[in-house]
Amino acid sequence: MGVASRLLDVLAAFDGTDLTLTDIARRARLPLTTAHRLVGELAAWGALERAQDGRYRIGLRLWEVGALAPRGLGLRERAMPFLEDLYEVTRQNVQLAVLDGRDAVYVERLSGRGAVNVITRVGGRLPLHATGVGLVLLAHAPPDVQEAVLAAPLLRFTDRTVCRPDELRRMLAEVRRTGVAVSDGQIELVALSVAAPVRGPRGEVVAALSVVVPADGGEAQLYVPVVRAAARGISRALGG
Amino acid sequence: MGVASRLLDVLAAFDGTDLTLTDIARRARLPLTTAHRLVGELAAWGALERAQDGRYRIGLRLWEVGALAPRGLGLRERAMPFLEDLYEVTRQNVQLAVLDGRDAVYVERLSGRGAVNVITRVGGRLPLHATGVGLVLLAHAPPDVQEAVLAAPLLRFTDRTVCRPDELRRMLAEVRRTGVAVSDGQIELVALSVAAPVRGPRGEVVAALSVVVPADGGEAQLYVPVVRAAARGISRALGG
DNA sequence: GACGGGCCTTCCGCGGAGCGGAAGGATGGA
DNA sequence: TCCATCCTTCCGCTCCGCGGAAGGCCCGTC
Repeated sequence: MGVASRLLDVLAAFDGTDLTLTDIARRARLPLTTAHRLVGELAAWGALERAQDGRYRIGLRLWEVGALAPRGLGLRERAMPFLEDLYEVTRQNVQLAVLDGRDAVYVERLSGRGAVNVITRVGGRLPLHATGVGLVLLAHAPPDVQEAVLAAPLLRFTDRTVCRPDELRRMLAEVRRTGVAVSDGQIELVALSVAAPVRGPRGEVVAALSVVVPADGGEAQLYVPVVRAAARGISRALGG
Repeated sequence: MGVASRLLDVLAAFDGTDLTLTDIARRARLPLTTAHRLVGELAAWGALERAQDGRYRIGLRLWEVGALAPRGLGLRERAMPFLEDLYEVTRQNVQLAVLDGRDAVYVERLSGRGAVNVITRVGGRLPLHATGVGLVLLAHAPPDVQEAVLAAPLLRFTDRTVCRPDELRRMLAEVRRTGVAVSDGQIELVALSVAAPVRGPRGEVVAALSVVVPADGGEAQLYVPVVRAAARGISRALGG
């Protein structure tokens, strides 16, 4: 209800592909005429752009505004040097994520040519209980978020995904104790991730950092020190 | 005029710092009450977030939507591997920018620890006539954009900034002829940038890539091949 | 080349949603 | 305690956004 929500629904209708006006109207559940007017205003401002074929896409102006989000590019900017270091050392996927609602949102990802293929995308979301970064974020999340996640059904990705609440609770305690999370084959059997918390000035966990490597050897422990070091580096850069 | 523009004005009021409601109302030239309602709706949706002290900042949801912009993260995603290569070889600032209106908008920037400090920021804008990427973009821009830029007064950054239209015209011709632009001390005296065009599937110039290095030696030519190679690599990745 | 089906765009009158002035908390500094 | 600043709630008037209807435009089909 309200103007804003209608407008934002229009924006939320996009998924990365170009959309026709009718697509937008359908997805946003708006009458065609209404969609037409809203889209027209958004395009006039630059929040949407038109492709040569007349379809609409998210515009650069909106990207610019989004780039001002402290938890988006702001965080990324400060973390980047450490992510690059970590990437150069490991030559594997390096990921940075933050908590939003009951999801982990991926803020940055560096992936080498030879690295494991992962399903994440910058700007994408994954549930908290199965990924390395998710476990870290969940382990340090406010109690109500933890309870909400534990109470809801836990989506299974592979047969190694931890879906039992009591088992997950134990894992979270372990993550808090050791300061590191290891998610072994819980999203894809071939991948394993090692994650550590990034803390803000007041010691709160503001993000999580991980490396995703092939799940063949038992070498996960090898990555623990370097991931932890990078995470601490970022925390320091944030003023922690 | 219209709902959308009011809402977008609220978003455009932000500049990276947290704002109080009154700040927003003042910047967007809206009555406090109106701003209050709009901001409330935006915050409820997640486009804005509140800091602990009650101030507002751009929210993660908006960043997520912005991340869907093809000319923003879409382009960045494909270009990233080449930017990293270029960065590793040069250890200097590597920048990727696109044309919007009469500005160059910086889509990505990798900066080494020891590299020259540059004033650009991801998501930021600079005029076209003085930077390396700007010259490349301007040289291949539609005629009306070129004329508009050449007709308007050209902002002077240093005493090496090219501000005379005829001189600028000559430079643009040179950029088109050689396929490379060199901006020497035109933004800051201590910095020099070498830029090359990135082309889309149809051969149109969709972005520009540059390396910013210290302006001490006459070694600009040294960087030309590697910048050009990286730009061609990205063009190929885009389907050109 | 006439026809039909998607799309997009313009027009316009009705109704309710948004507008913003006024007043009342909340907070913090002098 | 008083004042200043900022935030929030309330409410009635008006104006602006709403969306149905109708008409172009384009394309593939018969």
